[in-house]
Parts: sequence; structure tokens; C-alpha cells
Amino acid sequence: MPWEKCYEEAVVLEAAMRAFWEKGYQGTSMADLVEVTGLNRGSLYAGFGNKRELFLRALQHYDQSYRVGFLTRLRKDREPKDAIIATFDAIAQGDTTMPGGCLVVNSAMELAPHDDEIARIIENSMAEVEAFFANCLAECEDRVRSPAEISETAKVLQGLMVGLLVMTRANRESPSIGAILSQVRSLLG
Amino acid sequence: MPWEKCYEEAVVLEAAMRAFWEKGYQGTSMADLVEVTGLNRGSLYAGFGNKRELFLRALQHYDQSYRVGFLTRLRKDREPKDAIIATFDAIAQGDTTMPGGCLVVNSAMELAPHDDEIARIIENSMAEVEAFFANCLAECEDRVRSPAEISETAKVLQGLMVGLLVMTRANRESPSIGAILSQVRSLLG
DNA sequence: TCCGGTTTTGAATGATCGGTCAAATAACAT
DNA sequence: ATGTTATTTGACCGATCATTCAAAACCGGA
Repeated sequence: MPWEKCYEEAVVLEAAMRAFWEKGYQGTSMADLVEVTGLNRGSLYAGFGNKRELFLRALQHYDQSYRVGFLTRLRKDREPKDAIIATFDAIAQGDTTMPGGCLVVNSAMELAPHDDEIARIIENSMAEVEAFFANCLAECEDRVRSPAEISETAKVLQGLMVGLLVMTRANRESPSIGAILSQVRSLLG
Repeated sequence: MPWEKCYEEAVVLEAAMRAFWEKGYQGTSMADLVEVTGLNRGSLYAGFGNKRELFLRALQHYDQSYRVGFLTRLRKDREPKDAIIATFDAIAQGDTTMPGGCLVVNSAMELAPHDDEIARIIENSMAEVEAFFANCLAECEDRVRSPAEISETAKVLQGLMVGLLVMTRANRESPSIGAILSQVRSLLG
């Protein structure tokens, strides 16, 4: 039997994800990735192919682990409406252990216009966020909502969320943040 | 008397602006800028200092010429409320002669977190957009709005606009676009 | 016609980029 | 011990990056 891998893929992807999240795809060099992952160049290429493939894996890791976990955690033990509000509050407040904003939205700006495969991953992720909002809305018992209204409102919430993510990345103190939060509340009211 | 400059600064900035707008700061090389401006390397450095300074000039050109012109044109000959709606329609539809999205918002994502000077320019530009919406709202005669309500609604519109700009850059056909447009209408109604 | 001052030109520079590879290393089977 | 196989290692590669600079080109005045 040969020598076994001495690293955990998930740990490496987690480190790469944070680097890409904070500095963008083009702003992160292979030298940076060597540093943050602890692996050396050759192992990185042997295990993940090249920079773009490593990014794809990191983006999928973000989407499947971080983003899903984020939404699941917020939903747990909350009324549907509160889950939506808590989602926006959490984004506005920001997790100090994580870079600001959202890797999917960052990548939508930087890469989606020039890379179809990445654009598809992002589109899929966006659709799942919209579905999250739609599910929450469908389970609200405060008043009846037609399927059309649910779909429409979910899309608006998604748009507001993206706007909020951009604002918080550009300037964590932006006064627009509070206005968006109360708009979300009144949209659900 | 010495040899005079054989280029127009505004023309060069316009070309550089489009390149940065389409491909981002890091995605645009000096070689690209040489190509799109028609100037050669040395003249570019002699006239504008370096890449970052050229970008700053291009960003300010975008803000002072393109963005201001865009809003002014939409406002002209329109009721205040129609001007706001027309702004969102124009963003959603997109000008085929220009790159999608908005250079200010793109730069907010790519550079603002790591460059304070750029962050300030962006903040200022964002504030002027908010003021544009606030002015339109203040001049609406359909119903009375308190200053607080105007400020709040202007910020929400700004958030929706940013969301729309991201959506249109990532995917021009996104179904969220229509939902955002009708949300704007109902927000003004 | 020559000169002083300015711009243009494009070759050259060193740094950094993403990517490669042969050699060293480690675990197992014989 | 020895051989086999997979992984690790870091030096190395050509390409490209932003930037510089000396020389050529150009103009107006003397």
C-alpha cells in the first residue's frame, strides 16, 4: 500500500474558501493558497488539478457546507417569518470569524460574466436561496399567500439580500443596512 | 514650445473605464489598457502615473460623466416617480453599447474592502445615488412623505438597485429582475 | 538651421504569476 | 531487507505582470 494523503480535503477547501472569499479569485495567488492551506505547491496541484479547479471545489464547499449550514441553523427553532428576519440580521451583523459578504455573490460579479460553468453553479445556489425564502413564506400562517405572491416576494427578498451583501462588503457601517432590514420586516408584515 | 499631447484625456479615460468596467481592476492588464486606449506604455505612465492612478481617474470619470449623465437623462422630462421607475427599467434592460452592471458596484466588491481611498469614492457615489432617489421622492406630489420616510425609502431603493445590478451582471435573464421591478413600483405606489 | 523642452516609443527589467517535474519520502507487501 | 506505489517536496519553467528609461520624434523660438 502506498503512502496515504496526510491532509483532510475538507480542511484544505475550508482554508482555500476563506482566501478566495476575502481576496477574490484573481486576488488570490497559488502562493497564497500554499500558505493558507499548509500544503505545498505540488500537493495542491496533485490533489486539485489547478487553480480554477481548486476554486470550483472551494466554491462548492462554500455552497454545500457553509451556506446550507447557515440557512439551516437560522431556520431551526424559529417561526418561518423569524427565520427570514434572522437571516438578514445575521448578514447585517456579520460573523467576525468569517470574511464579510458572500463568496457566491462576490464570484457572481468577478467570474460569472466570463465563465459559464461558474455562472451555472452560482445560478443554482441563488435558486436555492430563493427556494429557502419561498419555503419560509409558504409556511407562514399569519396570512394566506398565493403561489405567485410567494414566488414574487421570495425574489424580492433575494434581491434585497444581494444588495445587503454588497453594502456590508463595501462598508460595514453603511446606513442603508438598517433601511433594508426594516424593509424586509414590512415586506413580511 | 514643446510637442503637444496628441491624445484627449477624456477619450483615454473613456476607453480605460470600459475595460475596467468589463473585466475588473485585476482582470485588466496594462497591456489591455495600451490596446484599448491606443496610447503606448510610456505615454500611459507619463500621463497617468500608474495603473492604480489610472483606475482612480477612470472611476471618477465614470462617476462624474457616465453615472451623472445617466441619472440626469432619465430625470429629464419625467415625473419624479417615473424617473425612478425608468432608472430601474434602464438598468434591467441594459445598454448594449456598454458593459453590464455598474463600475462603482463592481469596484465596491473588488476593491473597497482593501483600498480606503477607493472605498471613499464609492461611498460618495452611492450617497449621491441615494440623494437622487430622495430628491425624486421629495418632489412626488401623489402623497405626503415625511423626511424620515423619504430617507428610508431612498435607501431601500438604493439596496434594490444594487441587487438588480448584481443580478444583471451575473445573468441578464434572471427571473428576479422582473420581481424587483414590480417591487419598486409597489414601493412608490 | 539649430536648440530646449516635451512627448512618444518600445525594448528592457525584475517581480510574480500559474504550472511542472524529478527526486526524496513514507507506508505496505514480499 | 527489498521492491512497489503514492505522496510530498521545493526547485524550476516560461509567460505575463507592472514599471522604467534612454533614445527618437516633434514642435516653437532663436
